Amino acid sequence: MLKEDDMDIFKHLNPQQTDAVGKTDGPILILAGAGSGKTRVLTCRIAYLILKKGISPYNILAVTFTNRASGEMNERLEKILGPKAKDLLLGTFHSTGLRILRKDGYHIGIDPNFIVYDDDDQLSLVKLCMSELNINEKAFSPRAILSHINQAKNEVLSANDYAMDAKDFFRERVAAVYKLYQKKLKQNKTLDFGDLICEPIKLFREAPQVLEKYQKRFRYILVDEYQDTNRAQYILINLLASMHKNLCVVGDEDQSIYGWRGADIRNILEFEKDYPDVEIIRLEQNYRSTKNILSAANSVVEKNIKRIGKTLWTENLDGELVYYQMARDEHHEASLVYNKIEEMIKRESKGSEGQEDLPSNVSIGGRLSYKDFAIFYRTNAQSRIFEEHFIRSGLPYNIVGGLRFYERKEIKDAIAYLKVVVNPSDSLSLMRIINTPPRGIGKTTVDRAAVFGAEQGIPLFEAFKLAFEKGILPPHKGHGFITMIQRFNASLLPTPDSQLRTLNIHELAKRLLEESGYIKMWEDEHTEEAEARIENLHELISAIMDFEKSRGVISLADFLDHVALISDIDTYEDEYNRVTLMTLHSAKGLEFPVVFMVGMEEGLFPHSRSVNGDSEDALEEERRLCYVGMTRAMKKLFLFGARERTIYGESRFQGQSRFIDEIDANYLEIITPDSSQKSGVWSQEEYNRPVSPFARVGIKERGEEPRIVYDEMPENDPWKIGMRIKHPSFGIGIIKAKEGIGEDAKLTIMFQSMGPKKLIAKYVSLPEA
DNA sequence: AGGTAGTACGTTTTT
DNA sequence: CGTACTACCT
Repeated sequence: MLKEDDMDIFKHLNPQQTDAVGKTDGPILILAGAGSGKTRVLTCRIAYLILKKGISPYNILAVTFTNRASGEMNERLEKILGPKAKDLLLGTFHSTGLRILRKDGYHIGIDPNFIVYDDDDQLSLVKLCMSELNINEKAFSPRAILSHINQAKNEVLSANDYAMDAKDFFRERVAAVYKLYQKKLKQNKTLDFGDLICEPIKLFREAPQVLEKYQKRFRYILVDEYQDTNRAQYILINLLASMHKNLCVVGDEDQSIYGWRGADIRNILEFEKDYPDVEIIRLEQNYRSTKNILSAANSVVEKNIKRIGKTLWTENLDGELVYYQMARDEHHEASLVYNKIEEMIKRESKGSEGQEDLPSNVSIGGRLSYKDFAIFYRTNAQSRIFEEHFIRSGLPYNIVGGLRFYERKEIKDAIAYLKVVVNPSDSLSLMRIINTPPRGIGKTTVDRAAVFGAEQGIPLFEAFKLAFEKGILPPHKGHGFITMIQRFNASLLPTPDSQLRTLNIHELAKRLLEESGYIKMWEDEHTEEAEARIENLHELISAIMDFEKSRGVISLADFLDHVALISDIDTYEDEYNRVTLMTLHSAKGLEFPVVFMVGMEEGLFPHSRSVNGDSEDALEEERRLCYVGMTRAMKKLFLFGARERTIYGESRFQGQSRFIDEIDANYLEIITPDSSQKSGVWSQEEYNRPVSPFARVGIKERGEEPRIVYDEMPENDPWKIGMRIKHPSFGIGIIKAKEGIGEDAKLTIMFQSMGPKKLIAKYVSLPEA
């Protein structure tokens, strides 16, 4: 029976949202703008199906983009539905595919104990294939080949399919590698990320009775972030939905930012074509941002040609203007961000009285603490400077992504141990650990075992075992390693006499790392670094323990699945009071009262790789990424860039991002360097000064072009690669290369008018006015 | 077999 | 600048 509380969830929905919740049958496309209450609609819809229409949770499938999103949804649903929520199938595409394959993969010859390879494993496997096929890694980058394989899987092209229209030399090679790669995956009883989508499709096509089972089960299907689905995911969903056709997809073409991963924006743009009787509902009211932020973001994304187009509006207050400032370099940028954060926290906590040195219109309302701030950047590499700065100044922060826990060497080694125990056929993982710590099994021994294994048609592990037993390999301490793994492996099976059997998996993992000598290997190093690694290994054991606690009785394989599928953003906790740092991609789906977008420079954002390409698509995607970032901000949005930035240890000048220019000047406040400041070199003191050496010059008038007045350059050596200059007769050009220093340096300059030209620096005027 | 020194190369974003 | 791989040395 419904309680009053339950019904509360259906209140406070606007008419469009109510529609989106209530129209449960038949195909429906919800075009949900940023901050339009999409998650709320989805959860309400599921609750409505269950509580109002009496649908069993077991008959509902909800697919989200990240584990974090599904976790959040699950949490909300548990509050509404209680334990019933457990019967829902709620997860990412990949976790859903994995579940299907664990259960029914055997129909197409998939071992139920398969292991999932991460991208690192994938790359190693590609390299292995290449060396077996005698393909030179210098002629063809393994990364490029892997990316082609992944792309093929995104489009559900098998190795044979790919080989069919592999016309040119490169594609021919990719086809060969792809084929061998698949063979090895199979031999190792492993699947990669792409397989988690493609193999279920294969399963459904080859075993219709299995498809029918799932079609019958999933009477209602919901897909979130539909604009980011790729061809394979699209096919999978369509197969599942084709019986009941109760498919609800939610997306926003303006937030499609995964084209590089195979996301096919046509999936959303052409949804109507696939389902002619589709109901389309638009959620255009934004509940998140101030008018100024929303208008600024809209003015950017409007520049895109390829979009359905919608008009987001809000009843929220105007709020403050979007703030833009170009710092001198990346260190200065970090310090400006730091200053802004401290300033705002101090100001808000003191209240608005007695703060005459601060403009009165900047009150955000309410108190701000560290967790209310987020810093977004285009590339992970940008986080380092902020991290260093924040450590030095003692500002609490939390970095999402980047150097992930599960990507550390020692953790990958430990995971490889676990993988081999679960699945000894995984030769790649076996090779990773077979001589770590050193057991006297070097390259020659491995090669001999590999040759023997190939002859016998058995996995590497079996080959070692047999070779030792039959004396093909000389008696060896490596033999002990093989039998140890076997002992652990046997303990996973229901063999009652094994004493290891009684252990929890975290205890088992601990024993494994101890008995194998892996922990001792680091202990013997007696360095601080090794100690940190041991620390991390202990953390891994705790992570397994936590996992056991939260999931109850689990297998080692369950934990490995978990590791393969989680990402950093999934484990991000917002309960700590810290400033959050993450990439713009990770930021999707989140919101923060105050947002800083940093690195707003041409070449960095938009990234050079999307600017140089001849297709406009990549640039439009960057623009959408900018839109995503901007619309995360609730109350205040800061944009920062740096005039000079060190990349690859080389100092570069990059102009301000075109996205700054695209923001409607009415919503933008531009801070320019103080013209009264003495020009010249920026000293170390100036970097560290608590207050910005820039001063407010003013707010742009309507229609006025944004204009930044720079200080003069340092006198010693102003010419830097990447800098724009103006030559008295050749006009504007960009410095491409430099030999020597100072005014006698030879510069290679690419002029707009006449192409590359070598010139002596002193005859070049600068900078471009 | 195993360690080390030197070099070549590369960086967007992530399930 | 940093990593990752190679070739050479012990």
